[in-house]
Amino acid sequence: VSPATVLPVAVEAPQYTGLLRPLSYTSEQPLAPGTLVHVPLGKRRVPGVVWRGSAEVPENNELRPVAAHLTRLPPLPDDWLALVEFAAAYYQRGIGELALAVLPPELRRLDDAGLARRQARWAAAAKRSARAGAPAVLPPSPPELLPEQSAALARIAQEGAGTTLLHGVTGSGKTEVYLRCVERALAGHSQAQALLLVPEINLTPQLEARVAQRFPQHRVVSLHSRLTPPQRLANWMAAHNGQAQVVLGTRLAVFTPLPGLALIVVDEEHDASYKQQEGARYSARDLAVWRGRQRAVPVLLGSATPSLESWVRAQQGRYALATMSTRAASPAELEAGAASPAPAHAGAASPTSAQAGAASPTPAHAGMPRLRLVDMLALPHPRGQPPVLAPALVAALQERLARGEQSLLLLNRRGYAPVLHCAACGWKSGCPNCSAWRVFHKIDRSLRCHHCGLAQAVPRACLDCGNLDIAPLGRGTEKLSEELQALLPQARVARIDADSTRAAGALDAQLAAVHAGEVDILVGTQMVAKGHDFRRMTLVAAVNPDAGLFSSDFRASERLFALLLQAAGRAGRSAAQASASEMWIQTQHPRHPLYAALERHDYAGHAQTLLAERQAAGLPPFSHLALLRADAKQAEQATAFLQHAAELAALLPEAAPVALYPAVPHPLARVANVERVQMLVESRSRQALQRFLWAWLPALHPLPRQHKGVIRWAVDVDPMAI
DNA sequence: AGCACGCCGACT
DNA sequence: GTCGGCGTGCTC
Repeated sequence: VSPATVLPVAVEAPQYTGLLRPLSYTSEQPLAPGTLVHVPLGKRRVPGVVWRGSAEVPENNELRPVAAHLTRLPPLPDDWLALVEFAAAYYQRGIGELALAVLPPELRRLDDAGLARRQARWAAAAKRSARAGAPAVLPPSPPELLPEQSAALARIAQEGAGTTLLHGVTGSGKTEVYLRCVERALAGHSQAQALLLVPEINLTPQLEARVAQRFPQHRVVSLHSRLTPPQRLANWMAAHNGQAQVVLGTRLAVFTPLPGLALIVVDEEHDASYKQQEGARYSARDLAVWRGRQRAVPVLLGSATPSLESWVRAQQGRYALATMSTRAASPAELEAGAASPAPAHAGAASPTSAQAGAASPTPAHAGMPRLRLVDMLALPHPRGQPPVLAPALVAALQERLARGEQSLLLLNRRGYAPVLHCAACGWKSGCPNCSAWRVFHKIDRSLRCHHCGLAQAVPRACLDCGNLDIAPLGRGTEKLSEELQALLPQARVARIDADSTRAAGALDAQLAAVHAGEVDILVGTQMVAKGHDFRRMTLVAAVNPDAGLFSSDFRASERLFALLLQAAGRAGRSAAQASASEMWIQTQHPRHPLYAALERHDYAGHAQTLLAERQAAGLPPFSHLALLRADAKQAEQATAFLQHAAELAALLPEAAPVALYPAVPHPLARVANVERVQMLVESRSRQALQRFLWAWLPALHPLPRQHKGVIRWAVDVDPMAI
């Protein structure tokens, strides 16, 4: 019997088990770090990864042998192990939990034989396409660069392996800059690979098509959670073994093993989707920057409205800054867009004359749409309520309709009405399981909770008093579409939101209808404000954006500004239309500084205002936050757990540079009958916060036993909201 | 999380 | 007399 080696193995076990470090197993043969294995854990058999470093051998504990290992999978490289190790440490999760969560789910199930069958299938497919002959597609000659694009590329090249923030207004041609960087990176050496991150799955097919067209001689793969498990494994494997040169994906793609990594691009780097909100709560954008440093490759962060975190770093000189402030349809964009020519404008499209106290026209700005702020309180409202749409906006919509142009109405609330209300007794359609209203969906006459999913038929009469006169309060996209159709019967109105796009392929079909000109007015939630390039759209209106002005969420204002500026970018993407394009804002606070900055298209000025507020309040990026969250049957139980945790913290010397705030209910206090309470931890120093969490959290693992009713607890490092 | 073990109510 | 409720505890 050969002497067995002892291996560290990161196993798939959830965080609250306390099994944070790799466990130790024996193996007859030495297995390289990064090898996928199956090991016995208790009565189960779980997947794991042979880890790096030496095994920690527990005292008086018999080690068990590794059950099986995958020989067909090249071991995960050391830099991948280091990335997972860093992320697990930084975000306070188990190494094995994170490692297995970011690998393709198929790998968990497949054994050597199964993997061999897959590989044979991939090889056969590759052979077939090779026999079909490489399509004689020559790479298209890249479009000529605008001066600002050239300058940005020079700045990025000068920065070398560092991080560059590319601040470019919508329509300034950021994508072309990305493509040139990819081109440059791939030209560096034959094994080179580029990683492109995008915030939403919806945006990958568009970009993938454009990238594939630009690099016909290279293999481009995408990685996101909508792929089928076999597709995802195949694409991941192509990246892992170096066959794919360009990997395009959502946040999970930041964990792709890439032997030839030469460039990382993070598009729309400010987007909140980069922060994983469940399980290991990592920020793919921040990890991308870390990974760029680790591998000494350039990282490009692109946005029209950078996150304040990135903006400050650029101001401090920690990131290079490249700016593109001119909006001009580059040849690439014309090429990429629909073949339809821009409709001719009927004469001098005179701006809608502002009706009494309504719109205030401003001069066009660098090819950006003209902003029109409508003071909803100044409008006459005969029935005690301001109208849904200001008459001036309706007139502007009618003009677009007459000219055959498209309009977009944004309303960030799906469903028909956010709540049903009984005028007689005051009953409202609350969710019995959550601290939230159930939304009225007229389409199937249901009351649906958007948090726990509870759906019931709308009652005929008030459940409390029997009154028949129960009415919807407020307005969602369903109702807005209906009202719009009534106001403009001749318009073809379409609605795009999470409800209308639930079915597979529905979003693509609906977008195609818009692009084909089968839609005059599109009503949608924020999901249509991002990225989509609507060529014939010359009007975008935010129907009711004020909620973001006074939210308790400290990032709400930053997000609203980004959303509105981005939405404005949907209008008049082609230069020919830009002059006639308008962004309308219906507001009750027309003098709010956020709208004033929007009117000037002044990102930098608005950022400065927000940063001053953040500094005064001690909020990021001037401080670093973590949230300790506890879920329990009763709020008091969760609070008691958090208070106990705070008492333990007070005993630690590492707590000195850290502030702990009192436990408070989560903004959405109850979901599916679970009460959620959280405690904010804040420090000026990221390092001090990390050191504190490292000292503190291990001491919390035994606590739930003393606190009945506590279902789970978790820490969220760098939370998006508090 | 799984999956045990473990000690108290309504059934063949 | 058993089947089974989910409380408590462990997993190299």
